[in-house]
Amino acid sequence: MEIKDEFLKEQLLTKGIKPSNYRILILRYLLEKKSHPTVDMVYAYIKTTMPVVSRTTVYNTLDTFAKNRLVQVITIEDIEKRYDADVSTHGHFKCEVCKSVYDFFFDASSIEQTMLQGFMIKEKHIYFKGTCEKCMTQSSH
Amino acid sequence: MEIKDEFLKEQLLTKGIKPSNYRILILRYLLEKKSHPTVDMVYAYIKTTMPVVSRTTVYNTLDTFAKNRLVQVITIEDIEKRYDADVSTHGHFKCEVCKSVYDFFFDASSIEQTMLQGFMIKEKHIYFKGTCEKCMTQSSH
DNA sequence: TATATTTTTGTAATGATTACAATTGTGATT
DNA sequence: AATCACAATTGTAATCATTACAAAAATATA
Repeated sequence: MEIKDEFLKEQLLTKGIKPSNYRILILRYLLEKKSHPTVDMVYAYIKTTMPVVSRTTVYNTLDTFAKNRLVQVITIEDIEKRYDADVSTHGHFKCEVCKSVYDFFFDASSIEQTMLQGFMIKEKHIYFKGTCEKCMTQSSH
Repeated sequence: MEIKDEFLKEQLLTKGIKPSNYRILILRYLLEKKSHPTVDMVYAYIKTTMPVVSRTTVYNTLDTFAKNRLVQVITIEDIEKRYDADVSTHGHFKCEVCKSVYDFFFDASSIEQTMLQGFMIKEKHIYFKGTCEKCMTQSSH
């Protein structure tokens, strides 16, 4: 299911971002793959379509998206940022074996507690680490 | 309330770490201050007592602590690791104004959900971002 | 077409972290 | 106390993701 250019342009314009070719391509990638890619993963993908792209362009584009809340930045390891086009509050699970990042959903209000009275909470991040189901079954051979 | 050297030595030995002067000093700092310091904060503190310490020693020591689960590594920003001597599962709140990191506690089991059936969860990390109470009241003048 | 503005680019700089080999310290044994 | 083995500490250099920046290219506007 290929996402229509028109939809992508609309998404960008809604956030005040001019829809350039790169921006459309990168946003489509993030929305279709949902794989929480790193900058380098995005860069590698873009190169398959537009081979002369600059790495800086990918950085700039993702920064623009993040600043305008079109994507959220996921920090699980300090050595890499990942980008998620789903900006809702949800959890991420990183498998330490295959390095995949999975989404999981839960009731965010269940974490509310009384210790942050008077605090203004802007972002909630939850991530777990361990071994995913696939790697669990494979390692048990 | 100064933590006794004997207690610190015991803590280290329990985890199989030989208690050197640096290790005792750094562990005391982490336990007494509870401020979730970065490597550079620890380095700056150690220098006040032992002025010729190498930055590498601080890195090595904190790595050793983390590998042996004497402290946990907190990744909120990708540009800095922070270290916490409280290894229980609890949340962290980082104030985007004053940069302080606060602890908060909640029922970890409330996040359990059904989407990670068959996954082995080894670590749970929760962090929020926003503005702390102190900075909220100060900015309202 | 000329002009202004934005996007894209490539290189250089930054800065936290790691690698590594040398030096120093510690503890046990003789 | 001298020797030895081993661990801890050190300082420098290398790594690597990210950022800064200024030039070039593309796009929109008049």
